[in-house]
Amino acid sequence: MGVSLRSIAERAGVSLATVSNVVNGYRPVAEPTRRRVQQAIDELGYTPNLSARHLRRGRTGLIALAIPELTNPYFAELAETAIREAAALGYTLVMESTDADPDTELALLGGSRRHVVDGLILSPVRIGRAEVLARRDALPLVLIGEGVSDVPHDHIAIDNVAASHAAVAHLVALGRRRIAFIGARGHDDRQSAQLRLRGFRAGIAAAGLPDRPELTVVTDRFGRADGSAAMRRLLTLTEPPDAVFAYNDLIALGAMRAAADAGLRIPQDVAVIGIDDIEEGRYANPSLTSISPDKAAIARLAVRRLVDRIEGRPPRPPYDVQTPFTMAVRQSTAGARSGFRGPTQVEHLG
Amino acid sequence: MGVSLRSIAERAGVSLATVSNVVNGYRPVAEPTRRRVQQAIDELGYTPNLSARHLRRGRTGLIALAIPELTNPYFAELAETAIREAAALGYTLVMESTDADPDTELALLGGSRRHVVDGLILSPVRIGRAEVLARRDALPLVLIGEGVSDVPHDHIAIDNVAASHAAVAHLVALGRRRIAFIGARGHDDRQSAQLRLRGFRAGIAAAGLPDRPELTVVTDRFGRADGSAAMRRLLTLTEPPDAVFAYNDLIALGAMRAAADAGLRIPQDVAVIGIDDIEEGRYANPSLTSISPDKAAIARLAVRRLVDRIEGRPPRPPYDVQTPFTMAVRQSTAGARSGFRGPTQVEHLG
DNA sequence: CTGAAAGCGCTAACAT
DNA sequence: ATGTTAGCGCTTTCAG
Repeated sequence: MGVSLRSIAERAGVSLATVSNVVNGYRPVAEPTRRRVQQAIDELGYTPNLSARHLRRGRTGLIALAIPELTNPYFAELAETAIREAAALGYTLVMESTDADPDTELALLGGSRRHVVDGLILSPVRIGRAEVLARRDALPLVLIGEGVSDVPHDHIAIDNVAASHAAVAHLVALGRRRIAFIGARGHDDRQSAQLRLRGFRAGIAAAGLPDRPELTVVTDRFGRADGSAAMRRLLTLTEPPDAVFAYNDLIALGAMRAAADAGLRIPQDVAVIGIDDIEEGRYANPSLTSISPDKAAIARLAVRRLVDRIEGRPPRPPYDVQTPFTMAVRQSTAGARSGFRGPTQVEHLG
Repeated sequence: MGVSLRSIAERAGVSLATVSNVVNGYRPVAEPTRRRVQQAIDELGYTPNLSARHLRRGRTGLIALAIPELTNPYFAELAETAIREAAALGYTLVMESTDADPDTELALLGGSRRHVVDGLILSPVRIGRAEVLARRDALPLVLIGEGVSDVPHDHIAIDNVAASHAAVAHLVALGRRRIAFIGARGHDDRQSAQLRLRGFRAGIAAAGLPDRPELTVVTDRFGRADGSAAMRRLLTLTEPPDAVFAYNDLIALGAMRAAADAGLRIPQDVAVIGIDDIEEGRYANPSLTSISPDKAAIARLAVRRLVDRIEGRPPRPPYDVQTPFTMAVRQSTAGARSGFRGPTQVEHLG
C-alpha cells in the first residue's frame, strides 16, 4: 500500500538500515548516500509508519493528559501548552477525561492505558495518597494539581496552602470580616488533600478572625453551577458573608452570578476571589480577582518530567515541584469599579 | 517484557489464534476454552499491544479532531462528546490545535498526520473550498463548522445562514434598528464561506432596514479580545448600534465587556446576541442570548461518519448534513432583568 | 560507512 | 473449533 522504507531503499539502491539511518540519524551516513536517499524520500513522499516503529521500539509515542473535564478552561489552557510541549519532544498528547470519577481515576492509575500511551499525567480529584502509594503499575506517572502530594512520583503544583492564605489575606486587607470558603469535594475525604481549605483556615486564624464553620461550604464538583448553589446557601444565613474565597474561578463565577441575582453588589456587598486566573474571569462583569498559577510552567514541567521518565532518565528528587503564582487584583475585590482597560495590579508571591 | 498473546497461549495451553479470538471475538470459541483463556488473561493481566495490532491491521485506532483552539469553550464542549463517541466506537481521539494557521490547516489536509491517525475531523477557518477540492490525500476527512461546505466530503454544521437570519429577526422584533455584526475573518476571503454574514444581511434586508457597512466589523480571530476591540470601534461611531449580532459567544462576551466599560446598559442601550450557547454565556452578567447548535449531535455525527469512512462503509450523500439549532433567549436581549433561575425561553428553529 | 537479518506482537489466510 | 504460519514496517544487533 503506502510508501515504506523498502520502497525508498530500492529506489535509492541502498539497504533498509541506511534509509533508517538517514531518517533517524542514529549512525552517520555519507553525504552522497544521504542525498540520494533523501531525494527518494521526497519523490515518493515517505512518512514513517509509526505503528511499526513503536512496535519495534516498545513505545507508542503517545502520552495521556487525564483531567476531570475538558470544559474547565483552566485545563483547556493547560492542555494547550502541554500539547505543544509534547510535540516539541516528539510525542503526541491525548486527552483523557476522568469526569472526576474515582473508578476511572483508579483504572488509569492501574495502567488501563498501558499499551496505548507511554506515560500519564494525571490530575486526581477523587483518589488520594493511599491509592497512589498502593499503585503497582510501572507506567510513568506525573501528578498535577492539589489532589495528591507527598508521594514518590513527580508532582507539579502551586503551593496551594500559601496561595489560599494569600487570597484570604487580600480579603482581610480589604476590611472583610465574614469570609466564606466555597470548596470542592463533599465526599469521603480520606487522605485526599484539602490544601486550599487548610490555607483558608490559616489565613482566617492569622487575621485573628473567629472560625465560623457555617461559612465553609463544600461542593460535589467544580463548576459554575456548584458555585451558584453554594452562594445561594450562604445567602440564607442570618449573617451572610462579606467576602468569598472560591476553590477555583468557575465556582467564583457561579457565586458572583448568584450574588447578582440576589441583588447584591460586588465587591461592595460581597467581594469575590478565585484561583486559576482563566480568561473568562478577566471579561466577567465585574472582572474577577484571582490567584494566577503559572499554567504554562506547570504544563511544561509535567510533560518534561514525564518524558524524562519514559526515556529512562533517572528521577531526581524533589518529587514535589512548586510552580510560582501571582495574584491578579480586579474589580471583584477592588474598591472602585474602574474601567477594565486600566493596568491590572499584580503582586508577585511565588 | 510485558504479557503477550504468547504468554497467555502457553499458560492456557492453546494457540495464539485462539487467544486472539477470545480477545476479539472474530471466530467462535468453545466455552471451556474461552474460560481457561480468560482466566489466564486475568491472572497475568494481559492487555493487547496496540502498536502490533495496528501494524497488522494497517490502522492506528486514532482519529484527530483539529480545531482552531482548545481554549474556545465551544470546541471544548464539542470535544467532550467526540471523545466519548470515539471511545464507544473503539477509537482514541487526539486533539490537534491548528491555531487558525493556514499552513497548519493545509498540512493537515495534505496528510501530515497520515501515519498517526486513521482519519481527521477538521474545523477549517483559514482554508477554503478550493484547497479542499485540490486535496489529493486519501486520509478520511470530515469537515465541521461554517468554514467550508459544498465539497465532496462529509460536512456537519448548522444552517448558518438561517441561524444568523433568525438572530437578526430576534433583534428586529425587539425594535432594534441599528444592528451591527461583529464577525471573524478580516483576511483574504477567497471562497471561504461567509455564511453568517450572508444570513445577517438577509435578515437586515428582510426587515427593510438600510444596509450600513459601517455597522459590520470584521475581526482577525474569534476571541473575547476581538469582540471587545470591535465593540470599542463601533462605539466611536456618531450613531452607535442599538444591537449587536456576534459571530460567536466569545466575541459577544467581549463586546458586552466593552459596552459595560463604556457605561452602556445591556440590553437597554445595546442588545447582544451570539452563536454557540456556551455555558459561560449562561452565567455572564447579563446572561447572553445565543443561537444554540446541537453540539452533541455535531460531534457524534462527525465521529460516526468518519469511522464509517475509515472502516470502508460507502459514503452516501448528502455530504452536507445540517444539525438542528434553537435560540436561547436570555437577559442580553430581554426586556426585564429577571432572575437567572427563571425558565429560559427557547424557540425551536432547526 | 553500509548491509543482512532477526524479531517486536499481532491478525488472518490457510490448514486440520 | 482450533492450530500453524506469514508478514505488517520498522529498529538494531552483528558482520563486513
